[in-house]
Amino acid sequence: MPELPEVETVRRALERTIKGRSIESVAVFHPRMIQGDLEHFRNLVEGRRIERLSRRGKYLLFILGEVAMLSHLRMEGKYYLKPAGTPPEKHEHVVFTFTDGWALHYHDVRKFGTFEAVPMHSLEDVPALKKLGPEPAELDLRDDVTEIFRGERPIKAILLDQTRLAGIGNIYADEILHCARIHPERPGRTLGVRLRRRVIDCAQRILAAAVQAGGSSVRSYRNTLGEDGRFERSLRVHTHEGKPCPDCQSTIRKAQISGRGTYYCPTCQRRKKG
DNA sequence: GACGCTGTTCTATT
DNA sequence: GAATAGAACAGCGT
Repeated sequence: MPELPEVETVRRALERTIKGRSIESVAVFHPRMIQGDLEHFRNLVEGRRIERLSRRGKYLLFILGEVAMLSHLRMEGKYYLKPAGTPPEKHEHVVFTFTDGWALHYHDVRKFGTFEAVPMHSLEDVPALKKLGPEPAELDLRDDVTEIFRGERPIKAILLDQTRLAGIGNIYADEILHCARIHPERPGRTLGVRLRRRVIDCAQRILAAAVQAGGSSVRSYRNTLGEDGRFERSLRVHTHEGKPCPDCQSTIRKAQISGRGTYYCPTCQRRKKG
C-alpha cells in the first residue's frame, strides 16, 4: 500500500480521528518492530497527547509535544481505530490505548513496519529522516535538479532512491516515467534539462492527483481506517501488463529493472530519446 | 508442496 | 563509491 500518497492519506485520516487523544498505554507484541530500547520507547510515548500528525517521505510523524514518534508502514502496515480492550487480531502487533476509551491498532502481516520515538529537539538528527531527499511537492520547476538525476543508474532506480527524492515507490515511479515518456532503464545522467523538469513536473502532478484520490489500493488491501483509495483506477501502466497503452494502444510490458517489477509502454517510452 | 511473486529498506558482498 | 543480492516476513497464485 504505502507510498507518499497512501502515507499522506493515512496521515489525514489519523489527523481527523485521533488528534487530541492521549496515549494511556502502549502494548507491543512484536518488539523487533521498535527501534532502540522498548522500555525507553514506552516511557517516551505513554502519557502524551497527540498534538498533530506530520509526514516526511514515507514516514508518518506523530507529534506528541516534546516527543516525536516515527512510524514506517513498509509494505503493508495499516492502522485501525477500535474500542479500548478489543483483543488484538492475529497481525496486529502494536496497540496504543487512549484515555478516552478508544485504541489504535497497528496491523502488519509481514511485520516489516518500524516505530521509533525521539525527543522533538533531536528529530532533525534522526538518520532515517536526515538521509531523505526533498519532498517532490516542494521542488520548484526552476530549481536545478541535476544532482537528483546524477549517475549511471537507471532512472527507475533513481526515482526509487529515497535519498534523491522522498516518497516515490514502485507504483508511482512507473506512472511518472510513463507520463514523462522516458524508458525506465535510461541512465539518469543522460536526461537533459527539459527531461529532468518533465520528470519533476509529472511527479508533482501524479502524486498530487493520487493524494486527491486517497491513494491507490492495488491488490485487495484496504487503506487505514477502512478507507479505500481510488487512484488505482487512474493508473496507466502499473499492473497493466498485456493491456493497451492509453496513449498509443501498444501493449504494456513488464520487465525486471533494478530488481523491481516495472511496467512501461515500449512505444511511448523508447530507449533513445524522450 | 514448492516456487516465485508482492506497494520497502537495510546490510553485506562484489 | 556504486550496484546488486539477500534478508527481514507472510500470504497468494501458479
